[in-house]
Amino acid sequence: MPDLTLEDIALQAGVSRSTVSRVVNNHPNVSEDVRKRVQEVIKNTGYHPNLAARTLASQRSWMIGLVLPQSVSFFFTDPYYPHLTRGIAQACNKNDYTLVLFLIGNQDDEEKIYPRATRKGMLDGVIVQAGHHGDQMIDRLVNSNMPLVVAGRPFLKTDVSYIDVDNINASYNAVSHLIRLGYLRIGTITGPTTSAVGIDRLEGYRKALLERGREINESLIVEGDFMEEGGYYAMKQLLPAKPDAIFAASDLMAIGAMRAVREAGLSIPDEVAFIGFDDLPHAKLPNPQLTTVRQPISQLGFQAVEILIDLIENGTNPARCITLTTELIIRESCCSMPRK
Amino acid sequence: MPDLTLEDIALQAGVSRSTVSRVVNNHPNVSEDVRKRVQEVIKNTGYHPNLAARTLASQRSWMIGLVLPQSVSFFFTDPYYPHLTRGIAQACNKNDYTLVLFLIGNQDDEEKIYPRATRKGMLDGVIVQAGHHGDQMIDRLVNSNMPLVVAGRPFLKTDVSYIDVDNINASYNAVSHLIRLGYLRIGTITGPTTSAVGIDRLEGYRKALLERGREINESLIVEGDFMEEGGYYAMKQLLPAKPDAIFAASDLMAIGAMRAVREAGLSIPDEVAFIGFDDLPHAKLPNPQLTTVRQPISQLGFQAVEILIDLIENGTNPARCITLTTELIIRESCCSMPRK
DNA sequence: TTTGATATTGGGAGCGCTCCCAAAATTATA
DNA sequence: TATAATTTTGGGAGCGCTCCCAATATCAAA
Repeated sequence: MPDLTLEDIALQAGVSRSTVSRVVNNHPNVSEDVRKRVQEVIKNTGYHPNLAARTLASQRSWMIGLVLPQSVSFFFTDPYYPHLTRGIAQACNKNDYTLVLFLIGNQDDEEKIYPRATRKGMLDGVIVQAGHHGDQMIDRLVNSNMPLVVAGRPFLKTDVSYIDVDNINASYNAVSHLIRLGYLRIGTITGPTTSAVGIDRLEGYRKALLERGREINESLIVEGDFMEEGGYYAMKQLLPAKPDAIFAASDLMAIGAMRAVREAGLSIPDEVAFIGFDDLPHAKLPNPQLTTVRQPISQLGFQAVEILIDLIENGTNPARCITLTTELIIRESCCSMPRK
Repeated sequence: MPDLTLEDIALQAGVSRSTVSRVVNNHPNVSEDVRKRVQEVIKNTGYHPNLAARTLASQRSWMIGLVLPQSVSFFFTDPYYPHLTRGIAQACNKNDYTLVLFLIGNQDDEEKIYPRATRKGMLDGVIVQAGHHGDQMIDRLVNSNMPLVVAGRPFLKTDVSYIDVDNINASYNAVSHLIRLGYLRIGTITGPTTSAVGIDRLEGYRKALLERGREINESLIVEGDFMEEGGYYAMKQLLPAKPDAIFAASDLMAIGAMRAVREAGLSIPDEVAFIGFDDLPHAKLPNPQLTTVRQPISQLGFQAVEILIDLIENGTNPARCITLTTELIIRESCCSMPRK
């Protein structure tokens, strides 16, 4: 079947191009019988409007972009991204938007992708994953006057719209739980402190300790990279400081750290307890299963889209900022009655 | 900055719209000094061509779609998809294509997505993940005369282009390894037998056994769903048949099965050995680490794109079919000297 | 019946590009 | 120097839509 145009349909239905357009776009002011007749022809012919033409004429593409900066290498390792993507995709489907995915692997990619992601006439708006301090792409995007939503708090407080999880409270609650259970030497494996999420989760840890009059022992704080390996090596550094509980800023790091602890011949949770962060399916795999902070990742993605659509339709000022709450999921990796 | 057009640049450079177009598209037959002058203006103004207009005029969008049928629910659980997506994204970046992602969550989504994925004027071609028997979307896509590449062997042998891993040989080799090590009651947890990949991996298992004169014991074969939970429950069914080794059609199922075995008080690999399939990062997490079949997932994605581009540029006939080989990665979950 | 208001329809212009062809400029050849 | 061949440039048409405005049809009230 050759590519049909509005004009073809109009001819077959005995009306004008404009009328067909009205039917296709559900405009009012089309008489019932004409509408029926046109719909019939559309159905029989399998006509679908040409998106490029529609975009060009209306200056609206009904497409949004998801930019994952410099993170291709993590995209396939950290289940966070698939979850986020899923939420975004669901919201796109629901709202009849199409999702364009930009995975930036290196500087070259960035140069190629930036103009595509930023150009009106292709995308109506963009969601970008918050990254590290100094991340070029986010700054450029912020300055591009495209409707933009950042997933996660941007490192530099600017007046962009963003949606984030309440990381400070989340880790505050997790560490408080550990304190309540009686643990005395609570260590933490942080995310990269060049990222807002790494900083916030560390701050929650500090806050919980300080509020109970505990002092901060710097040798119980080691920086990780959110990955399993990073947790493993961070734990090796932590072991000499003899922690009796660890709050890890991701489940993956907790799993890696548990591996290190097991290798050192210590038992979990009797000698070292653990709390992770994410509550991805991974958390249920290790033995013992991981107590962790559940964050609503795919919901975050979903809402990011809804904010973005709001921005697209109602203007980008003022910036919309949303914070989602988390939940502590108690499982087996820290026990309620720690021996003393 | 207002949106610039070709005409604006032409004016500033003192040439015509056509000449600017030639410079932008690297056409020959533009004198050196004019080219320089125009490039200068483009650089200073930050001009980028409007993709919608370009697409409409040239009937080429330089965008391709990735369709993941009815698999949103797996997308975030099975690391296979992120890996595949990554390979595809890398190839897109390399070849200056833009990737559009369609995650189908339900029947409604499918109705919405189909016209978008299938319509020329938005996409130049589509990659679709092979699914289960009876999957609507694939069949519709195959019939849409869009350039199309299937990732994985389609269930029904049609004349579509596809790229797959040599599943039969892969599992044949894995099971042969188990036989060589001396295991006598080798069971398998298969993928869904409504999918080509499930069927093929089971066939490799059968072939290896038969070739060594072993008989197939149906009580040692249980169907799973590629997920951790599925492996767990499949293993519970398998336990009464007293297998001494399990070949699981995915790492995740192997991990689930190991959990069931551990719960039953049996030791790994001494009482039950394991081989998985995928060699995703997961495989290194369990204790003991998993022996598994490594398949080049992201390479598969990468090559899928290259095939698709070939199809787009050189016509869709004949269908291109490619099979990639796998590698058995020996780790700790099956021992070389099984006790007797 | 006439008039005015309202609902419905058609057609022109234009979105910003590419592509083709003809005009102009340049170079090679007789 | 005149002519032909070649390279470079400009402009028109058209891609398939949307949007606006004017034209026509329909209906209610006077």
